[in-house]
Amino acid sequence: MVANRGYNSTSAKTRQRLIEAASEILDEEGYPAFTARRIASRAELKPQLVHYYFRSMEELVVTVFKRSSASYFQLHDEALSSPRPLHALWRLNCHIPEARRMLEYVALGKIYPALREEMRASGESFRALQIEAIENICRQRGIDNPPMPAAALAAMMSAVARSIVIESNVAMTMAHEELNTFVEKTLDQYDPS
Amino acid sequence: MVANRGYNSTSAKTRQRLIEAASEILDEEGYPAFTARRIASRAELKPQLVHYYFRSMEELVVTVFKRSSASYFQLHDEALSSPRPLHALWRLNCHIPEARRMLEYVALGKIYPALREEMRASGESFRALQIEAIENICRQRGIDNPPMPAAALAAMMSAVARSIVIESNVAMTMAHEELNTFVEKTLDQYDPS
DNA sequence: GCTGTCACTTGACAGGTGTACAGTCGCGCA
DNA sequence: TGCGCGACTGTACACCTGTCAAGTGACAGC
Repeated sequence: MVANRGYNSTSAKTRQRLIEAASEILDEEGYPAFTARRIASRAELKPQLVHYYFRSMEELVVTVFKRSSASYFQLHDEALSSPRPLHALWRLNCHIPEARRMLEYVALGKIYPALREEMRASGESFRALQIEAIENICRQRGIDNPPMPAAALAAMMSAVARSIVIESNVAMTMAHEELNTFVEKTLDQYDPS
Repeated sequence: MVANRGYNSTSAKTRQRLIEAASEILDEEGYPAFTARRIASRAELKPQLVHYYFRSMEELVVTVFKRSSASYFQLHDEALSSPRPLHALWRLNCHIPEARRMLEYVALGKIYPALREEMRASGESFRALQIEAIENICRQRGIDNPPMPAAALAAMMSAVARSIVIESNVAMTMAHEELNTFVEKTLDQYDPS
């Protein structure tokens, strides 16, 4: 008889290994390699275990995304609590592995609706935190006429970092340096050294 | 005997139909639907014709990309020749179907190296044209201290537009309006109405 | 009328995909 | 000692993927 099919034992060691392997696959080989068999093989487990611990690939990808998101939250929080929060945030945004992983999720989001919803939710909450942080900085340092609204700055930082990663993926580098310099100069107006 | 396999008859009507169908599939259903069978079925042709006219899916996707690229070049050129070139370019960048299609190519680029190379080449040439256009505007209007270097402005416009499209794909809209307003205000400094 | 060429069709291959279900093993508890 | 249950395995399904080889039919040129 088939029993519980371990969907609930969220802490089982094997389950964790699968999540870990899935995450590594995504980082190292990208979304096309995100398949039950590849992931299981990376974890040195039988492919059927994927569907023993997860109802579907969609449930797996959402689980993996949530884990990424949680660990990113830590880094994000540290950045915003550092002495120059915006520069730290910018460095985090540009951190290639994280940014690249997000691109893979974008591709997988085309296939799995539940992942899109998860991305929306987490994306909006990160953005809200950033906007709040920027507004706090302005208030604390008495910046009354910032170069741009807090929301625009937060969104621009993500946009620029993401774009640099996308273009690097196709070996495009033209104008990246200038763009990076411009962003850093802008941040200097909030976050002087 | 197998003959030429139509690889060279680049103008054949059937071949054009395949290219057209592939392009529509990409726009309407995204990269996961970019398969020989779906494309042929959309063109109401037998799937094997795809490999009669194209050596491989990679050759097809590169061909389709080049066509997109060429038609985009026209729009791009018109924008840069208009009375307010940067606003026109910005509107073009934000044009959702074009921007969304580019995202699909990014996903396909993970699979097809030749597509990546094509994207790099065309991406760099568009960027070079934009930088040149911005520098011309500065020269003509006597803008000696622009808010940012021409290269940074060109790259930022792409980055922001692309990012808005990515986020819209997952139904994220927070801060988009503010970002759009900021970009337009920046462009006003180059391109007054 | 024969031949060759071009456009296309028929049929198939090997490999990959997500997913399901019944069976087995081992360990804790009665 | 036996039972139950959770963890895992074996086997299989239906479907989809890119790609290929051979054959068919029409038409042009000799």
